[in-house]
Amino acid sequence: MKRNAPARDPGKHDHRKCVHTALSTAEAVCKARGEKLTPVRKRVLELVWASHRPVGAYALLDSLRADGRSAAPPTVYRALEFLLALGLVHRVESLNAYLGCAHPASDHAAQFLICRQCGTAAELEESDIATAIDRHAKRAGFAVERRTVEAMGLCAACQTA
Amino acid sequence: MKRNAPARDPGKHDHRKCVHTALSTAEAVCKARGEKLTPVRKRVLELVWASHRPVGAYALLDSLRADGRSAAPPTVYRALEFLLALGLVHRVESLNAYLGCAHPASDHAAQFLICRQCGTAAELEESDIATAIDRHAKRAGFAVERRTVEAMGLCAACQTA
DNA sequence: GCGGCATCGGTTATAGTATAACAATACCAT
DNA sequence: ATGGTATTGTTATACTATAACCGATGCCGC
Ligand SMILES: [Zn+2]
Ligand SMILES: [Zn+2]
Ligand SMILES: [Zn+2]
Ligand SMILES: [Zn+2]
Repeated sequence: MKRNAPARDPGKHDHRKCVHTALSTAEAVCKARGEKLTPVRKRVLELVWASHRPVGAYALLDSLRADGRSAAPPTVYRALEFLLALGLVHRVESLNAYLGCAHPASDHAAQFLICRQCGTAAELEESDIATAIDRHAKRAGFAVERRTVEAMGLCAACQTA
Repeated sequence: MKRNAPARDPGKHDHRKCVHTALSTAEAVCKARGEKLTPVRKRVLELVWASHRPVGAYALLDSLRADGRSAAPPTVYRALEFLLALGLVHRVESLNAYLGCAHPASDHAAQFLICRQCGTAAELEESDIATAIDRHAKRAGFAVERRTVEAMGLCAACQTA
């Protein structure tokens, strides 16, 4: 699938700020948890934040190599594993791709709205969606630990276009 | 991950009936839609229904080969594509695996409760979960077309054990 | 019957995603 | 400096999915 549209809110948003905020927050989260945001990890996080579109692991790998760095699949998967564990990135199951977390630090249930046209993914954090799932699960005697909620469709920009 | 527990409701449920119902319904759906449930397609559906656990495409492939049939990945992926299109099976995104649909024929929003211990997946069909997602999506101007809702955790049986 | 057309499955090859296992290095604390 | 631990490098391989081409079969109209 080709993606051709802007990352998000064309013009209305200073993406450098998104990246800067994400990296700063990551530093803080790591410090708070006694973990190290090494150069590889930081660079992978920065690459994930290059857009508001989920990125595949091998695209990240190509970018690392374009940096001139020596890298193989484990390099990027290990960095992703680290970032996932700290809640700094999410994995989008339906795309086998990774996305910077828009609300890190909090232990949150995330949901995604993924545009099939432009590839942009917006993150929601609506507790009532999680609650609705948990309620029906409980009725079935099921104890929920993790939820994957991903909606595919068209974003506002792509509907008008 | 090893799976060691019974498929579902150990003892309480006649699984042959599940399979029989699924195959009968499939025949009916195909007839109604003017599609053909060929031997390969029927066998793949039967194999998907061999348990209430999502099955990987290559496990299905191995089973086809165990039948003595000549088969390669496209064989099973084509059958799955057909069955998915008719709503007779679902794909579980977080497992890259396939599961027989418990409520075929209706055009429904499906949600899954997947036990990380025994691998069993139960299918829900709760419109209020879909509604909650759609409501928040609409607020964001997003038009939902497909929803992926998968909860991971422990089923009732595995909690007591 | 025959030629065209469409559907289905077989076959080979390849693309895309992810992890195992072990070696080398960097880092920190004694 | 020495040893221990965490991180990264490296190679190999497993797992998931699709592309492309071909042959067989069946249907339809002539
Ligand atoms: Zn941005
Ligand atoms: Zn869009
Ligand atoms: Zn059953
Ligand atoms: Zn279970």
